[in-house]
Amino acid sequence: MTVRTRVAPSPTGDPHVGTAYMALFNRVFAKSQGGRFILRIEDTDQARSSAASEQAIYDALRWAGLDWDEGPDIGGDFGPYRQSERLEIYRRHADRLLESGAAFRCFCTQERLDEVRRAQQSRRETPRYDGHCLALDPHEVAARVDRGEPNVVRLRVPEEGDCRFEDGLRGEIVIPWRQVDSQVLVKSDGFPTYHLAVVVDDHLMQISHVLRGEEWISSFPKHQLLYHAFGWPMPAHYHLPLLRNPDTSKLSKRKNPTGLNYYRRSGYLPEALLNYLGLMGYSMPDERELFTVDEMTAAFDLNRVSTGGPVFDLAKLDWMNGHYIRALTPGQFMDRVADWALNRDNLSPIAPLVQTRTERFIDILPQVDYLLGERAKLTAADFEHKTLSVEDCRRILDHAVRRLETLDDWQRDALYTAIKSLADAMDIKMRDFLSPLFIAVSGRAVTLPLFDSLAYLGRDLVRSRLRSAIEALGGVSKKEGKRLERSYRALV
RNA sequence: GUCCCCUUCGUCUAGUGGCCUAGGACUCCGGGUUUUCAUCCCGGCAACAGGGGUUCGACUCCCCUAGGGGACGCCA
Repeated sequence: MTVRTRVAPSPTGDPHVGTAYMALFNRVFAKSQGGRFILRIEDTDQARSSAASEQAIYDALRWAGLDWDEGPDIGGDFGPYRQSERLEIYRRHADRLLESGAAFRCFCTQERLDEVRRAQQSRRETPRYDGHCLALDPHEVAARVDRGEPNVVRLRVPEEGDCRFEDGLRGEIVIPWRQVDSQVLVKSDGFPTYHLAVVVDDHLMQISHVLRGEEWISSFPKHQLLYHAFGWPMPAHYHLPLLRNPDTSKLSKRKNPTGLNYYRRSGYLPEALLNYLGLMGYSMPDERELFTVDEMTAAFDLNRVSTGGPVFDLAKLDWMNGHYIRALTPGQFMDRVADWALNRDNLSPIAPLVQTRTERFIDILPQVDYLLGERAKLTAADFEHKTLSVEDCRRILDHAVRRLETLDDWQRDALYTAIKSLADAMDIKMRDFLSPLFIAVSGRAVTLPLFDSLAYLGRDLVRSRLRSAIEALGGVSKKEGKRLERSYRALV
């Protein structure tokens, strides 16, 4: 049997370090077995998926060196590899489930479902579909479908007993069927949900081993039900531990840089990042800590993957990155620095901004230090302003973070429009509103134009600087965070 | 709240019943080399969550408790 593994990111937002983590282990395992590693794009969420984000995934994974044998952009024998291009396949399979009775149509409105959920929660029950449409008369169902009444397809779940399954790392896992919800398999827009798509695709793409995050353990029973309903053999499943924040919660961008682009733009070498990721929940048989992906592949042993959630520790990553940088020859070092940022392509957006402000070339570097390097560390004193209080600054920065988080188009003009409308909504003069942003981003009040700087730095670096600025201003308590969230929502 | 997963130094980890006086790495602290700094070298601090079993013998096996995490969406 050929080993085939996959990584299946959804193209929503920025490429995540967790995606690289899963890609690394899937790729290393497949290659260690002489198998193939597949990239599949899970873009079944029409509202959140974007072509730009999909492209960003390709770029980020290629930067990391985690290339794939089959994928949407390079093709392969089991395509298409983009789920939005497989709708007909899912529809056909959903019909099979409907015919066999493994699934049923549900006409419940969002309002009714919300109400049911609320009632269940107030009774302190686990929110769960209440079976309202489970036993509809087939003729009625057909008639309502013919009338074009919106509906979804749901999975029929056993009322009693336990679901048992084998996890390659954790042994047998037993989950009571009562815990499992009648999952929606096909949404009212005709798109499948993850659960249907993942099973159908993993089967049709002949995936032999599924290495994925442990967040999927609790939905495994649904997948098992689907494999059984289709009469398909199940791939071996391995639930890898989740990367953690220093406070041990699941790695999140609010608490840690999680964007691959943050690491790329900050000047981490991909081989260092990958080496570090290879140490998360894994150790080499001979305990060596410095190794390449090829070396990891040559010695890989799935049984050495551990199950405790590892904290992503920037201090050790930094040390390791430094180690890899020092190991370069001076020539390689210069090439890598040029690849990173000191090249025409990367410098060209900055050049026109600096040129008009330059009398002698010696004036250039101090102006661009914060664009090409880390900006100076801030204290509350840096934000002092004639009319804005510390609280005002925190509120501005907080709201700016929230606003920029949801901004799709990370271009100068779009950034301006977003920030301007926010300042107007908060009834603060643009000139004042921008002051803490200038400090947060560049470390000083007099500097190159803000929106060009934001555009140049990119989402990940900007988020990280804004957040650290808020920390410098005393940070935001849980309570204040909630207040700020309400205040923000009242504005937009 | 319900269900599931997890639990060795602050962090990443080694350890598969005796090799453990629990090893390595990062961080931190001390010292050395270096015109400074960094590198490099040497040294140090620091852990088996708790309680019961099983066993001649438990970090290792079992149970309970505690703690942490995840899931509970027409998101993935």
